[in-house]
Amino acid sequence: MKNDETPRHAPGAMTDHAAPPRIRGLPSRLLAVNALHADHLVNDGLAAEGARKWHFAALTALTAGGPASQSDLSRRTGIYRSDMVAVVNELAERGLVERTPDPADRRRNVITVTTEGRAHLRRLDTVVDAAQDALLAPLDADDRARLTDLLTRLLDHHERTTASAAADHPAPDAADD
Amino acid sequence: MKNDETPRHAPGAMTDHAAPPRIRGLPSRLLAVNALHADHLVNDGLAAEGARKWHFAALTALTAGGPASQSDLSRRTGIYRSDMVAVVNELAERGLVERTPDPADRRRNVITVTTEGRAHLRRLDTVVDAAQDALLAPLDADDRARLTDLLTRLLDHHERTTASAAADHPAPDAADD
DNA sequence: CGAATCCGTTAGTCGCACTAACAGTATGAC
DNA sequence: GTCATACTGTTAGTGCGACTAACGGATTCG
Repeated sequence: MKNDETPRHAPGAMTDHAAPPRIRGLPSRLLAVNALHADHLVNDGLAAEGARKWHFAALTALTAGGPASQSDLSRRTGIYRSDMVAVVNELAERGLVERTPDPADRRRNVITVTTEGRAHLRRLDTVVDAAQDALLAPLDADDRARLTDLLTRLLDHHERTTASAAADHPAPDAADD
Repeated sequence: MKNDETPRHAPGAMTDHAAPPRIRGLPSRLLAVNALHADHLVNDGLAAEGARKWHFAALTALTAGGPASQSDLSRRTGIYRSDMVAVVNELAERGLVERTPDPADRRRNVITVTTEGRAHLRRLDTVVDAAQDALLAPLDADDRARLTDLLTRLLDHHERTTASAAADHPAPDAADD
């Protein structure tokens, strides 16, 4: 009954073994279930390092693209800028990034990775890679490449369509933000 | 309390175009983003019929597998039995299913699809199929099959491992259906 | 009988995606 | 130079999905 720890999703028994093929084989469902599983894998790994995936995402984006403002970072990672503030707070509290006002544009903060941040990211990297490996365990290298390719094409298509859709009717009744 | 119009995710601009390949190409992330997109597609379609995906899942499971108790249904669909009660409530309110106490086992309710439920499901089916089609738009038939196959293999693997993991642990007797 | 287990149900947690609004700052049009 | 517009960081809050905990009642089993 009671577990020593708090396993976020420990006792299985809730995966659908009896689901009818109509549902089970639905691409949207396949994506959802596999994404959930992948998320567990990644989160469990990151949790062992006291991190969440957003910490990883932000640190990676910063390391790859250099210092950035929060909304820049938000665009790079896909995290909403409203949520980004908490992420930066947590990273800054742990000394993994620094938040300094931008003298050139006083609206912004410039976020910079610290040396510890970089070291931390290296640990997270191995953990995330291990999770990917666990996730893709049943597939050989060719199949992994195929899957990645297919998913990337799907993603590209979806980004193109939503981008053009946003350009179509830019702001119905804007004046809000 | 309720919005006449619910733009769940209307004006895009929050997809990651500048994400570093490290993150962008990560299978776990590809799965997550694509799953989210697929979810939008399906939910938007179902919302037009006043339904959610759980209504669809429950109705499909009932139609395919016949009348069932709520926890049975929960096992078939992957919906937790704590959440199932709301789903059945809503379906029952709309006259799509009937909840009657099981005379053989007075703990359970037997859930049965009504004729209207079946008709409703037929509409949902077309809507869901359309969503799958929109989702997979950039892929031809071969690629769709490939993707489904790969995702299915991933899912099978994950179900096997979590099942055996559950069998490992304190999980005493499992043999149900 | 009693213990263990299952059933439906209620309540509540946590994380994620997303909207709304606001104050401060910058920018462009006029 | 002013004024509308747009962007930045921030706070607050919504809705949903996954999941845990615990209950009272029904059942089954040792």
